[in-house]
Amino acid sequence: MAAARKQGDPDLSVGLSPDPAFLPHDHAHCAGDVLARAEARVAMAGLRLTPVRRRVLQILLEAHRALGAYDVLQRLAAEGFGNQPPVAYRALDFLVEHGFAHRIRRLNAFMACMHPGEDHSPAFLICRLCDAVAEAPAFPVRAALDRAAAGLGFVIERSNVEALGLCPACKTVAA
Amino acid sequence: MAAARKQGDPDLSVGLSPDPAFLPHDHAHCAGDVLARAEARVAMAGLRLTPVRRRVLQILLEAHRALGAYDVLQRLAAEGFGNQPPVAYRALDFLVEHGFAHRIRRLNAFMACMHPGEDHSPAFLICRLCDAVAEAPAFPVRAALDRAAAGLGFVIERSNVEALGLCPACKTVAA
DNA sequence: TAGTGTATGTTATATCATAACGTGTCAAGG
DNA sequence: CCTTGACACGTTATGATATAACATACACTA
Repeated sequence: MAAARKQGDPDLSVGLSPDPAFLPHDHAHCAGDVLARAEARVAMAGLRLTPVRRRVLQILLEAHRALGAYDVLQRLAAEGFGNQPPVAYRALDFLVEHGFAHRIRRLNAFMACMHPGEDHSPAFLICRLCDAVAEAPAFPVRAALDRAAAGLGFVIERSNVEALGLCPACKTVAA
Repeated sequence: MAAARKQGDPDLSVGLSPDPAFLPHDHAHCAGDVLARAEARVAMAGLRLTPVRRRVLQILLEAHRALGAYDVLQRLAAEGFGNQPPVAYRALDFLVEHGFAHRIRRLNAFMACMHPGEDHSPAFLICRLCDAVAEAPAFPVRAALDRAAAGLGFVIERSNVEALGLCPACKTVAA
């Protein structure tokens, strides 16, 4: 039922440490890996990765880009899940809540988290031409943000950093 | 036609350097000041601060908090401006485009910029209890973000940093 | 097996945002 | 003076995103 998940050509060009994004890489591999780790984390945390939730995570992983809730919903519906918005939103909210996915507000869309579990406060780099989204390592960003907040007596619980610009590929083309 | 704009009690408690937000301060003063500076900037840049745009900026300044586009629209309509969404969105887009206002995506709302002209990439601190929004100085945040982006070959054009948490007042109450 | 909590499915509606078109205004150039 | 073009505004209509509220199913457990 799910699209091909084990393709014939494993790792070429994988293994970059600071986020592969924007680079070609083995999809099936990174998706499978992330999903497996998600399963483990869910079990540890006493959460339930139900069929809908699991499938939504797969959909996000397979797409490997930001998808709108209605895009997700459409794919769910095609597979016999409920076809009303709350079905998608609830699953997406669960995934976001527990760090398996991120919400990209500028795009009104959702993306699988590429390294859940590693506690991270991500920054998203959104290409304004191709809409590709990279999840950049952002510890220093978060640290700076915490300092700024502390100066005002504000306590940060969640943060959301999104930058719009040009990805390497589009930058070249546009130039 | 416009609501009271010159009230009787000027500066008490103004003059904090790093963003007054979350603190009591003189509203009429900060609004008037910002508006005046906006006028100047607009003239310099050859832009047009038309009645609608000007009024929308005033509305945001007077509210001194994030307002939804439809909130703004309602106030405009009550004063004889157009009462259809594009009227508000166009004015808001203009203000955001030129740095007189900011869009707070988490709230689907807009806020006047409290120090336009000073080129800044702001971070917003949003209280999840009272919805107050502070515009924190965020040069270090932006710098860290630029470094992270540079590492991936990404060029940032605009960035948007929003943090959710508890403001000083609500933190105390909630504790 | 009745009770409890959680998840799902569904109906309906709320909320946010923009496309497309016509009209008015104003300044530049004929 | 009168056209022309750029720009902003007003309006109609629709699109896109998101949630409230309620009914049903399922899993655990006491």
